[in-house]
Amino acid sequence: MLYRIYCLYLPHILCNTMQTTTHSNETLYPHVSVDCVLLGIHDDELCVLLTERRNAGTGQTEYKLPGSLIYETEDLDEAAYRILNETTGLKRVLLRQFRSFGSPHRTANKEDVLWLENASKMKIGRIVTIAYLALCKVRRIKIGEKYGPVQWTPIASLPRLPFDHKEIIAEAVKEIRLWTDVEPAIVFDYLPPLFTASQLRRTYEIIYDKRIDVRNFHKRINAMEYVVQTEESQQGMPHRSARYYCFDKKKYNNIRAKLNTI
Amino acid sequence: MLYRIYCLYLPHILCNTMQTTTHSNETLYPHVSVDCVLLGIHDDELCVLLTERRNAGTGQTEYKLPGSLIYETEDLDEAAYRILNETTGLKRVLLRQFRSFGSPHRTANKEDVLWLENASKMKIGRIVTIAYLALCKVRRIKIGEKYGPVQWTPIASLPRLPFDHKEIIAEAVKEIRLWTDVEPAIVFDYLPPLFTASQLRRTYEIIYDKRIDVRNFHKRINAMEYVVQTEESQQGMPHRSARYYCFDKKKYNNIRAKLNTI
DNA sequence: CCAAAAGTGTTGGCCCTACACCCATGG
DNA sequence: CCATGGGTGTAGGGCCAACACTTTTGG
Repeated sequence: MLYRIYCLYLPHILCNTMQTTTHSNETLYPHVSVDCVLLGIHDDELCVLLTERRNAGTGQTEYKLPGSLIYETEDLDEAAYRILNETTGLKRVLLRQFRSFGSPHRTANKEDVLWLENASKMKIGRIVTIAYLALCKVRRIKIGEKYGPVQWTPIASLPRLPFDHKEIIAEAVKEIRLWTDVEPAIVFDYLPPLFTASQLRRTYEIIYDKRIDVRNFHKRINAMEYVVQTEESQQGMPHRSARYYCFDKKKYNNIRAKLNTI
Repeated sequence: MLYRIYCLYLPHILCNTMQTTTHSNETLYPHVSVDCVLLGIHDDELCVLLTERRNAGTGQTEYKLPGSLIYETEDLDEAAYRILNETTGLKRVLLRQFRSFGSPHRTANKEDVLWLENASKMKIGRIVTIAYLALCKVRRIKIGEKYGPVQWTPIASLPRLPFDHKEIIAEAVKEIRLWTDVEPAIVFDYLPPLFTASQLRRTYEIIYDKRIDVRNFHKRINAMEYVVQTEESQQGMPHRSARYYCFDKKKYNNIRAKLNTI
């Protein structure tokens, strides 16, 4: 467990600085896709958001990472935000690509390719995919209301997934620890605007899969200038009410900027 | 400056674990390319290896990052090692992709596209490139002997470069600090088998663009179990001779493995 | 008054920084 | 003997880990 107050910077992290252009009347570029690994925490488990689809042949429900081919004139980051939005309705999430997957054997399974050819109405050969990663605050209750049917699935119990999506998820889980470590804003972006110390602690505990000492954690919060106490506290709990904290984005960015000029 | 002995792990770092297949009689895949940012230190400056080409029209010498379209059945990592080898003759270098660049405006400059179409004998539209990064121990003297003409260029004084190669280099320089920090093996892979404390220190100083205190640095070397003193020392210097150290890869990997099971 | 979670301080170790002088060698 | 870089130790501060009890609240 690390508290790197001295290194606070992940190159090219995004928060929807893109202008959102409509590409839907354009043609797809059938050589490159973008897949999003959206991680979240539910029932104290690290979960990944998977989209559902019904297999036309077998009638069974199948799962995959939210993703899509890119459009002819679409930037990669733009495509990632499009997928994020189409899947969850969210727009402003700290999102960043973390790796490309381009093995020529990715499309070895003919079933996967057939499905994609039906979905895109294009002939599919090889596809290189750019994988994006975010901690994503879609609450379970909102899922599937307006957007496509999706499912938070614990990373410990993934179903069968097409292409190399399992490998992509495994790499993403390794990567998220490095990220939250170097750019803690990711964690605060994930939490609601007001959060308690234990919510923050549980989040770290689940990401790092490790217990954190409660007293030490409070000291750590106090040391983080950009985590500020509020006057409000949780109500209606059957025990002592917890203080709410909030994230001061300006202070954070100031510190971040200073650290990277040294 | 950071000495993260507790976090020693960069997911998916490569050291030519690929079997080298020959693809030269296959066709290229004109939608995806791989570019390599090979960094090195010359005259106390951080440099990048650029390949030279003569512009058929103007007759001028132009520069670009070593890179190539991938072959139809070639993996991305494999393509990166192919480019590394074709450019420098090296095979075993710690290499890793660090970002994809896929703006539809990458190929906005028609001159760049024309050159690529001539070189590949294919019609070029949009290209997504996967950028790889390594510290690369080609000595200046070896350059251009057997392989294509290349040039170590200080990153502070880059010439005009095609596509978005300048942006790629800028991102690579940001990334290399994170990497050497998390996976110090990169630095030792760069240095010769026997190196002095000041060589190691200068390397860090140039990568981080920061002076390091000599005494503290010696303590730090002593604390790194995987950096071991040898009995040998530099000869023929017009001053006190420096002790050689070497890198114990086994110890390093043991520590690395232990840290990542905790 | 009981159950359940919130909140709080101290100590010791380790790592980091700052800082100045003598040592070995070749010319 | 001089110029050049090599090599060494100490003290103080900050961050981190380990550790146990009291407080608040609802039921």
